[in-house]
Amino acid sequence: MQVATQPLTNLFLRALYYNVQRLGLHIHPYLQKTIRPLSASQPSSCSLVLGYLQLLFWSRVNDRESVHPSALMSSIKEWMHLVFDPSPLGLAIAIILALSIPIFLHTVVFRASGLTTLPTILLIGPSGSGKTALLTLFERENKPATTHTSQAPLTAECSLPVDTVAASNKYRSVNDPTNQVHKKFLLVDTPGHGKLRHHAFQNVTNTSNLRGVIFVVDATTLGAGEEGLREAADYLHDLLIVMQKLMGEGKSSKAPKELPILIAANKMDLFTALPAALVKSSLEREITKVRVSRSKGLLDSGVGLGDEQDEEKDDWLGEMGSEDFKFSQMEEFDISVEVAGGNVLGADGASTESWWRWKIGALRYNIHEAEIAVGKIGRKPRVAMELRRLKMTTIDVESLEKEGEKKESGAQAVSRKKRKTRDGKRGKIEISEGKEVINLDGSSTEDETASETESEDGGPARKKLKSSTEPSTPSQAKKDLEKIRTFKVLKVDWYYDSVKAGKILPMDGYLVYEGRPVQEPAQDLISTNASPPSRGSDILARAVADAKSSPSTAYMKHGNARYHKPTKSVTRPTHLLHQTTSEHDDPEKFPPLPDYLTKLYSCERPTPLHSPNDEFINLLKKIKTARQLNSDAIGVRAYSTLIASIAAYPYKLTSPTEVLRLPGCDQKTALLFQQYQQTGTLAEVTDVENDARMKVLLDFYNIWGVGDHTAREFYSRGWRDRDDIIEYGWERLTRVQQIGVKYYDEFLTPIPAAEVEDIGAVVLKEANEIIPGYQMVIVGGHRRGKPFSGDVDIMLTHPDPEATLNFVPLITDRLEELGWVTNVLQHSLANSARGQAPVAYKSPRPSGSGFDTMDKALVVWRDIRYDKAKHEKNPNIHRRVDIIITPWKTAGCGILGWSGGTTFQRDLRRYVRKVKDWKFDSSGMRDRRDGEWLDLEGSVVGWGEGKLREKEMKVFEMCGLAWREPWERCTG
DNA sequence: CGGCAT
DNA sequence: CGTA
DNA sequence: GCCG
Repeated sequence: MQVATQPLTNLFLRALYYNVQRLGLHIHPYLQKTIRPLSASQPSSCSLVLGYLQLLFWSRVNDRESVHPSALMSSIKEWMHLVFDPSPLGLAIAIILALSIPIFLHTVVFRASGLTTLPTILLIGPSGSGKTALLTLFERENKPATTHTSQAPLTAECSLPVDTVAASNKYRSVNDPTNQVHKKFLLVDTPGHGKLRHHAFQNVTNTSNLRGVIFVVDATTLGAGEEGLREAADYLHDLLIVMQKLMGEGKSSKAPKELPILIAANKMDLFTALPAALVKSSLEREITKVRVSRSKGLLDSGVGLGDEQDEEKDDWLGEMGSEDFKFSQMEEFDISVEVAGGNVLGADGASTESWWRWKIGALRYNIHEAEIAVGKIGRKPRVAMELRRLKMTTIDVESLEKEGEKKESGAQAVSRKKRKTRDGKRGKIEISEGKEVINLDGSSTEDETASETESEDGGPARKKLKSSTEPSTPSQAKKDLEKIRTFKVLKVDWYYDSVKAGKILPMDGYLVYEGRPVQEPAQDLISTNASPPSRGSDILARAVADAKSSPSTAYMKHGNARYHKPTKSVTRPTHLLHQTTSEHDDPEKFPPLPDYLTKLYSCERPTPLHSPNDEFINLLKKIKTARQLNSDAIGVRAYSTLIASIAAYPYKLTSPTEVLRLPGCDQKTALLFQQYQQTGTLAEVTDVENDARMKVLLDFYNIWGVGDHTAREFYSRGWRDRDDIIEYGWERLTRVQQIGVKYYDEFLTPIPAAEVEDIGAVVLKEANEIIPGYQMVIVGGHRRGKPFSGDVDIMLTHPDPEATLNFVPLITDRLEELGWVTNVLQHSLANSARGQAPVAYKSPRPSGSGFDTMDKALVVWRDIRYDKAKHEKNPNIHRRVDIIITPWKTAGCGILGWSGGTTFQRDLRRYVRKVKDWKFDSSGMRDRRDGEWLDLEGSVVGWGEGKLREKEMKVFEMCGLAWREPWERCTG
């Protein structure tokens, strides 16, 4: 049976390819990869590939104009005739069936939707640049006679030459669906004269299905200082602003998902022409000037006088605060800029290949044109995830129905939540007791079986089927709904089953997801009566947000630019701090500023664990985290500084002006305090806390082994909770990330001080079992006096340098054998690589003498003691423990380096750099000039009680710093 | 306007 | 890029 | 975001 079906399947697919191309159906690039495992009759291995893949192919609906309905119908009849004509050869029938299905797909699609317009490319540029010549050239290159459509005089309908596609993608298979390009498109010429520019710009904002813009410039007029350059830059600047605004609107109906612009440097055949690379740089330079002069003009006219910053921001091209304009700054707005040279006329004929290539790229099909997608996805959440990744925003029809019925929003999409409770299997990590090895491939098999059982019993598909056949509640909303075209995701089985059955089966049973694309506005879709129109006041936005249980942020762009995100609240009340001289505000009345608070480095002042302003500080810490998650490392640094500063202030702050006195605090900080004082909170904090994206990022960020970058990476894959990570990305996690996910909650559980000390005692005891004479200091937060710690930092040292050499593997192995340590997350060689002596990174010790000790191990700890009568398994939770080994001679540096808060550490390093020109790390101090190791603590002799503290104090002294107790280093 | 810990 |  |  399988032997027989195998070649058939191959033929089906080949035939499918052919027809897909013929009829302009878009196949997902991955289809090719997946066909092979499918036809090799290895369903299990293919589901691995498919589990990755997702949407196999989708139909698309553009270019439909090229197929006249009646022609289509006749061709259908033709095919049908062949299909049902009894043929002696089953194979032939099968092939024919395969051929017929795409056609059917096409008709279904055709019926289901309204006509959409041809993709359009705008031709813009200063007059004399050769636009019109280019337009005519493009028309002529298009072999069959072209016609100007009558309604728009400057519009030409063009088609790509058939061979262009293949020729420009030689390295690709012709069948590669990424080659699928709209063969017909509109080219719209716009007036080049300065006075008529706004027409051109109107075209940008008003054209539906805008695929790209070609800005034509005459490369011979772009020399430095030439008028042509200035004019072109001027025009281009304004054009880019228009595009930026359009894209910035984002959720607006017309904004495309991406909008490429080609700067076509024309007349490259002339030797006076500037090379393309130079065209690019000189335009960037000139636009920089234009940008500056425009913003000045704004200021002069009084528009952007500070109180209306938003206004100004809108008219600023590219990245705010950037010195030089670069085209790459437009990527923030999904606008890619390409500069390519060519010539329309010329002795050797026209040379426009690079421009064609660009156009092909711009005209490539994308999923937003599709109405049906087929894939081996059985579950709705997975569909949602894939669509998120493809930036295809749809509203789940089911949730819309609900919305319509309920009238009140608050209809949180249940699907995701439901899945979790329904699918108990999901999210479970295999924990093989005893060794506790993380099962690396466990989830992939689980994934397979899960999806297979799902397709067996129908799962959500059946549920959907039921709901769609149910007598519909006659609500207006729902009726409206049915008129609108939807985007459907079907299981591939629909296709295969249809082929097997020899006829097209109804889609219902295979429908995994049906959603309404959010492209077009449909304000009349649902009645709005829910909560006040928040930002954007876009009903659809909220509907989508609700559907994904992610409020307003659904559309929020999140580029890396600091400027882009800074949640509106930051700029909201930017009024200057108005100085009143009420009693509270009188600087005379403020408590005296302790002298240490004039110090810039936090290592110079005592910072206790708690301050009278803890509440305010905690809010600031939240902003700091938000900065981190938005990849604003400098913002993090800034907030760390000011938090440390406020944390050192021993009085309750009473007025914003009082804040201004503190180092690292300025206007911005004062304003924040004012806001806190008046409202008891900070708007940015509230915003961040209500921001679904930030919630997700924070959750990911809290995974040990996942930093802010990776958190964003996970988010960009469409994952929205840890279950998504486990289900879709487990194998791609690093080992430590897997451990981090596995013990997520346990690692976040605070460790009481007593337990910290207990763990320290165990480590010390075991160390002494190996080599007697070890001394131990618990460093980290516990040493700073925290009643609860996030982890346990144990520092071990031994007077004998031979003892500490290579000791880390010894202690971890022992603890692992005894069962205290369940996992070693990381062995670090930092100190060891230098041969334990922190000496001279410039003159490393000769290797070979066994200098390869590791100086720390980050491990997972679990208490092995429990009541075996009561518990079958060890009920103790896993803890994060760091075991640090330091040689005696630098123990003071080590302890110092491991005891302070982060900001204390940074400031200490900054301090010794500035004041002493030294370089500090926990393995010792070195002179920056010659790299020589500095023995700061050598004067402390002996190794008895209290010597370690003495050594640490010595380091302070040698640095010229006043001693700070560990609990005075709580910089946050 | 460069620098911001190692 | 992650950890400390 | 603040400092020099």
